[in-house]
Amino acid sequence: MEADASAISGIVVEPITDADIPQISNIELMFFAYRDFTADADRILARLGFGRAHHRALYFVNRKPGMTVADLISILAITKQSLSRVLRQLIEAGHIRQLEGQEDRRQRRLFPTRSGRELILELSWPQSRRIDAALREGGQGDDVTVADFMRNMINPQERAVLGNLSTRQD
Amino acid sequence: MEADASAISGIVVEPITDADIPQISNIELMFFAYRDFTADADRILARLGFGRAHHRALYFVNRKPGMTVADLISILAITKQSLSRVLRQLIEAGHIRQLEGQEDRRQRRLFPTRSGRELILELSWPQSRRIDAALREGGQGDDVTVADFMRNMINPQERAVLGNLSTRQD
DNA sequence: AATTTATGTCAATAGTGCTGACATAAATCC
DNA sequence: GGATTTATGTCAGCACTATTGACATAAATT
Repeated sequence: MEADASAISGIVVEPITDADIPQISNIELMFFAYRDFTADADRILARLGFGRAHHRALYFVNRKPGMTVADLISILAITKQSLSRVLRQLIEAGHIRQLEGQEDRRQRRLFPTRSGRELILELSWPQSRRIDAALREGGQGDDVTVADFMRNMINPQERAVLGNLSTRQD
Repeated sequence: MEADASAISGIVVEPITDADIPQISNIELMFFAYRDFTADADRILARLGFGRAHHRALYFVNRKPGMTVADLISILAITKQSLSRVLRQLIEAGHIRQLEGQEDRRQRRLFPTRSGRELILELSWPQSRRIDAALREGGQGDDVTVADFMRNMINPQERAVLGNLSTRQD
């Protein structure tokens, strides 16, 4: 069966549902959960004139102090040209320092400074709190399923739109 | 206590750990899980000359056929100027059609075409399969915890780097 | 001495987002 | 019926993040 509008004007009026794509609601939850997860840090970054790329670079340097530029490029899966600007700005801002490798003097070992450490903690705390809360909030029963977790990661006021999806509007 | 290098050159050599940020490993898992989750669709999109913005717009139009431009702007949380380029390209490619609203003729009701439906299914299947597999793969015990799930979402060959993080390299 | 490796830089391009300004048509308000 | 608001669209300029390709330097390796 096909709706009239579809036959007439070549459009599809039926929403996709989990009958089409079994994990459709989890796909959606991933999208919203990640968006709100990153939004916490984005606000702080915007204030400082940094972006997500700075966050990621600073994060991994704090996570593995002394890593080389090549290590960082490999983990972030970006090109050295993409990294260079971001890294330069972090170095200029005094959040990261490069030290010549002791064994291999071609290498630039990357270390966070005190302010770089402080900044990554400031960026990570809201994210940690959001995850922690999402793991505790719980869902239907006692234990938190993956779907519950992702739903809990989403800002409460935004959770409403989830229910409105997958309905025809015509 | 502080390492010598730190005292000398103003750097921090200790990695951040979950002693600093309790949910640090889950923050990391979120980053990698989402990156691999989106990579599935990104490859298909690149082939067609589209980006993630096209994917998201097409997705929600398929999820709620007949939604207005204002609805879409609201869900995506972007400006109409940002949406316009993406929407125009999807319309030109024949994946979305706009129909004048029946009650309110200022509105442009957005519907997927057959090809728009097919494309979103093609984009969603790999993501659905990845989530489905991650939910089934399991972790330590029988049931899949949130951390297990996110770890399972990551491409197997990339899971190795997770263990190497949070160690000094100096 | 020749080659490879680690890093850096310059230039051009693409995708996605933003703000501000302005335009049009249709709905709504008074 | 005239004024205002709403839904949409478009133009221009800018920012951030990413890409590819080309070239350069210094240090390690063969």
